[in-house]
Amino acid sequence: MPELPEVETVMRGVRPALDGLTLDRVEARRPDLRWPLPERFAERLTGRRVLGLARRSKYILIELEGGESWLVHLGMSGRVAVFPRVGAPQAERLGAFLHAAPSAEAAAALGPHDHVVVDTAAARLVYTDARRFGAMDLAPTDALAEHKWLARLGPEPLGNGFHAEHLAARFAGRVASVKAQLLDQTVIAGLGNIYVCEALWRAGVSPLRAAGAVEAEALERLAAAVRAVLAEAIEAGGSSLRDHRQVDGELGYFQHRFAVYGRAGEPCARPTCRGEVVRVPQNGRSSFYCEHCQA
DNA sequence: CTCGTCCCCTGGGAGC
DNA sequence: TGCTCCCAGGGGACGA
Repeated sequence: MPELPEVETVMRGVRPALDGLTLDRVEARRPDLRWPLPERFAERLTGRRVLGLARRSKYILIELEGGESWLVHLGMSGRVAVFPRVGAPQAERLGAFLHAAPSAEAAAALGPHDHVVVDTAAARLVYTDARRFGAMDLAPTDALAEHKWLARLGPEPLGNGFHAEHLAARFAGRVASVKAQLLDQTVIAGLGNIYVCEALWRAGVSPLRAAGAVEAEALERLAAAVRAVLAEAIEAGGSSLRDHRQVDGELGYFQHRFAVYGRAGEPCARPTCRGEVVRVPQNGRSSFYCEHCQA
């Protein structure tokens, strides 16, 4: 499911339920997700106060009092639901979505894929992940940048370290496709199949092009397109296909604005283009693009 | 190194 | 209705 905009949406959504609050109760309902949870996972979280939340690439980083941080990756199907504790002292901070959320009592009915449950004074948080490609870890906050999940990540696409010159430097001499390079998290952090397809369409660049052969002008368009599509998707609360929900259960709506992703056989969205969106397998996943206006 | 392939897991939709 | 097959937003382990 989740690429950068969906993870950002989830991080922003859980922030009022966690930030500054103590993790009163933590339950891991199985010992592993994609990998084993860290040693004494629930005990190390329980009783800790949350000092802040951030996102790096597709990881949510939750800084805890006591020197450790909690890393969360949603994999393909991971979700977090926030159920406000109606009437609890801290619940009013969640007021913005109280109206849409089921009660904390309803949240007590856990399903087979609800793997981690956290209670604070404001809410109950439930991590659900049917495919269990998600992952969690605990690591010293002062060494987070060296964590194996984070150490080799490329720049944040919405930060100052990402620009056309960065793409040019990383693409130089690469024979792999521009699609594969954009999916490489060491080149640029946080993109997945959807937003790569959308950005390439906006830039008018074929996903099949060798990365090293994309001219500088096209890289300028591509860098701008990556930033724009991510910013718009965050604004829309992400894209809801199967699994993604905002933490209050509401759907993101950026999927309605896809130009190519999942639209094989439909006419190209560019008004002056007579082309048709095609789907081609590439590196084991589907690429969607318009052969007419993406060269 | 770099690149491509396969795999982890479960569920949903299409087609028969 | 029910079966089978294919596909899915990620990313790590391999081998060429």
